[in-house]
Amino acid sequence: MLSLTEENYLKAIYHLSDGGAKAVLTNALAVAMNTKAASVTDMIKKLSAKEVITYEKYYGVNVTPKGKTEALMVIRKHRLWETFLVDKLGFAWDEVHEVAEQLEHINSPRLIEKLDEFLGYPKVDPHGDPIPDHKGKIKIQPQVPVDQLQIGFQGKIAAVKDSDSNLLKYLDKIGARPGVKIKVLGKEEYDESMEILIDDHRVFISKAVSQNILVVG
Amino acid sequence: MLSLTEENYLKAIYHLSDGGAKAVLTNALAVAMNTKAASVTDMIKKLSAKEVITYEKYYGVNVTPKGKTEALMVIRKHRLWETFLVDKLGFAWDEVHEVAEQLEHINSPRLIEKLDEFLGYPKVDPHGDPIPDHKGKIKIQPQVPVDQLQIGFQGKIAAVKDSDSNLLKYLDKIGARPGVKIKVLGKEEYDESMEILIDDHRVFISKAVSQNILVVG
DNA sequence: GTAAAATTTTAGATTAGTCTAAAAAATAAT
DNA sequence: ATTATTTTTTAGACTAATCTAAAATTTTAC
Ligand SMILES: [Mn+2]
Ligand SMILES: [Mn+2]
Ligand SMILES: [Mn+2]
Ligand SMILES: [Mn+2]
Repeated sequence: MLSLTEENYLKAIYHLSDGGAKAVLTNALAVAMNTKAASVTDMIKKLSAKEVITYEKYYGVNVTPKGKTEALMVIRKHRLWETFLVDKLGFAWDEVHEVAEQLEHINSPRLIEKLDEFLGYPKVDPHGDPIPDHKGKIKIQPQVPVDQLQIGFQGKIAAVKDSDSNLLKYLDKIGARPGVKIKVLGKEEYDESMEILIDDHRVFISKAVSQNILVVG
Repeated sequence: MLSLTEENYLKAIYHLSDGGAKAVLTNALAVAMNTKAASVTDMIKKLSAKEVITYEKYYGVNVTPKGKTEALMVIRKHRLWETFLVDKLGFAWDEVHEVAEQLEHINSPRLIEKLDEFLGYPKVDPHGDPIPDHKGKIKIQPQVPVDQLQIGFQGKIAAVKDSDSNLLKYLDKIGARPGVKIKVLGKEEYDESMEILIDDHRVFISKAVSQNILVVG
């Protein structure tokens, strides 16, 4: 149905739209896909023809219900493969995203169901991101990035951004993994750096880092 | 280096050339790739430019040492993935070839080494075909198709052709699996059907079947 | 050893995905 | 409310992979 390239565009649109909540503009998609606006316009016409998005000229695109399901299937595959690579093959969590970008396009419903079973039906991937089930159902709990928290906040790390290997290596070093408890001790006005407690261990993190750690109350 | 399509052509050339032993003609490749001779000519020019084959106009192509290594790496991936699907995910041996055709093009040296380790460095795939090691080394023992055997021959099934799902289901039913002992009892001149003993169980097989079972002495 | 047949290559087109440069539309500024 | 700026779309061109039809070459037949 969708080509590899079309799947990647649709996935990016889904993410940029916050799961289908808002419209996505041409330039935003061009940045996300590391391509030019003209190429994006061409592609969104194709995706629109395939009825996975709706397109209003000059006003961006929206994901259709059909498109949302398709995007969630690609995301399901991506996250199941990342889980496989870490849990079964012993990859580090910063090494899996690139490979999963390839594996997510393997087309075999039977394979992905068998893989899900083999992994024990995991609920989240190695970075804490929820894995949609075989119907595309995904459990989203409201996650807040650390840089938006008040001083004194206490909670648990839910997930971290998975696409930057160096960030993940650093997060691993300071113990910032999904499930670990976190508390905000202080915030520096000047550079928005923060002092936080990660599993009772005190660390200072820059805004670049605090934006990429997501917590739940 | 090579595109997915180029990898598929190179693999087909390698197989048709009997592991690099003989030249491959345009039409033979067109049949194998299910495409037209004109398309093959275009592609072999590209593969020739990338120095994985040598090309003499009107006289076919030969695999270079570099091309042989690249072909063996694709075959290595294909057979490791088939082994994974059967041994770890519980696929039947007739269900894996199509999926492996996709998975063989995933590009990640680390992934394939980890997978090899996870599978316990298997020597053969589910159909009995040898798996090249990480250096491309492959152990080839002279295998003979059953239809070419003399009456009275005794030996062991080494491998079976893996690309036809219905054939594999039938072979499974008559117990014709790699490792099983086999003996030729008789041969019918008219239709070249044969009477054979598979693991001491007497069966009659057509030429279409006997061609696809490979044995060692 | 020339003519017919088969094989292979070339020529010209098509589709997917991309690009640059120019035109069109929307947004911001005066 | 025009003008200027930014954003988006269109136009035209390029590469990879494919096709059909025609030309070139090799092989087979007589
Ligand atoms: Mn990822
Ligand atoms: Mn992808
Ligand atoms: Mn196979
Ligand atoms: Mn393939």
